[in-house]
Amino acid sequence: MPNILLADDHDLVRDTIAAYLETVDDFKVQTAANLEEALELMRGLDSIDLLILDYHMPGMDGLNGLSRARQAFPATKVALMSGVANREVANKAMENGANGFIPKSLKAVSLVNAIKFVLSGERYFPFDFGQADEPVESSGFFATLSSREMQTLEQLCIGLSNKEIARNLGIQEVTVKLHVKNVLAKLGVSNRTQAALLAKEKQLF
Amino acid sequence: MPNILLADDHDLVRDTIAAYLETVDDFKVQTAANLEEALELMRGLDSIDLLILDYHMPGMDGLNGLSRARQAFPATKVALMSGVANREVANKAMENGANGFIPKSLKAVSLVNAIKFVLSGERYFPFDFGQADEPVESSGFFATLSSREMQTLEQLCIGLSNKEIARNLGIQEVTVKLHVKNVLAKLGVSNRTQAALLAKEKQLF
DNA sequence: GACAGAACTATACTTTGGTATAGTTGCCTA
DNA sequence: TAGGCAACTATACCAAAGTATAGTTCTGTC
Repeated sequence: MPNILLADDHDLVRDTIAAYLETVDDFKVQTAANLEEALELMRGLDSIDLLILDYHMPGMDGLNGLSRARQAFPATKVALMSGVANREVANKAMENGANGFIPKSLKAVSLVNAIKFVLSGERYFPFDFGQADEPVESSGFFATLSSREMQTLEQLCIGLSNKEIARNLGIQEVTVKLHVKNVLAKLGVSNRTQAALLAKEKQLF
Repeated sequence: MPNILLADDHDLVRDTIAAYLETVDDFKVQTAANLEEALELMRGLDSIDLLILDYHMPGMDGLNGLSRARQAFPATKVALMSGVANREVANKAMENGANGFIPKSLKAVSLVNAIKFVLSGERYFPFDFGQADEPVESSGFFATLSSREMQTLEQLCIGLSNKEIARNLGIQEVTVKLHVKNVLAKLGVSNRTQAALLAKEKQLF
């Protein structure tokens, strides 16, 4: 019987998925509410076959949590799960060695199949999760942002100044101003604070 | 046997919660992926006892979706469910006549109890989900803000300029700058964007 | 090979944001 | 009634943000 460890800070989501998996197939599912708890649990009993990590969860720190888990338990397969992550995050997760990426928009039956697929040694990635083109990117206006503009917006969301952003991205301050201006125009807002607030509200970062 | 209609655009969340409810208790659960689908389904068979709506879901448009559902089917109880909504949204939902508010951080067993509670005619609101008018400890620094500074911070959180804030509060722009400066100092941040982000993160507005 | 889009830089400018200092008013309390 | 505090105003100054225009480089596409 495959051992699965599901880590998600939403109790409701976690418990129901766990219960579903146990009733529907031959899985043994254990759960944790954050990354630390998950790793601690695994140190006790190293017989976990698949670790499923929620992307937004205490301790994750973006994709660092994924890397930490992989380094600590190289033998265990790790899948990232998220309800809001975009294609970029999903791709990076796979590049960072995740064995699978599970959007929460997945159908329940598909989840079971995906888990079996990963457990049999394959790497799972939902094929319809944002093709190379940019047609169905995240809600509306954000889709039209170029990659640099997206990076700029991300820094905006930490409240950084143009100068700091320039340093972080390794470009000139004027260029940052350009990107910021474009972001404001594309999002239809009138200053950086509104841009940051909007992005946060849409759960982009 | 109570009839429940669960509307959530995340297939995985929806299906597992539905499956969980059906196995764990005597519920009949039907599902929909968005508001339109849910309303359409209810028009066919008007025997739904409880409608559970995800706050972030196509067609919801904030709390308008809730109002639409209530107007269309006054006899049906409606609960709002959300994984990210803050206290403000939750309170407004209840003010708008929701029979319950279900945070996704709820434990699975609690969900069942909440549903039974609502079905028996009560209105459910998780008690630990931030009380309404409580002055609260406001986690640290916010406590030290004077009332004007608090008002200023509130406007900051909509991304307004000093000039706009001055107009809204009926004072001079210089005075607003004074308040803003004090707010930044008291919160220990270096610009208005960070102040707004921090306040939002602490769920103050 | 022409063309379009992105990312980038430069110069120049206006507006907004943030700091500093100094002073007035009204309220509350020791 | 003196002192402290919150709120407010004024002037002034510098830094940061945002706009406008123009041009370079690179990449990928028709």
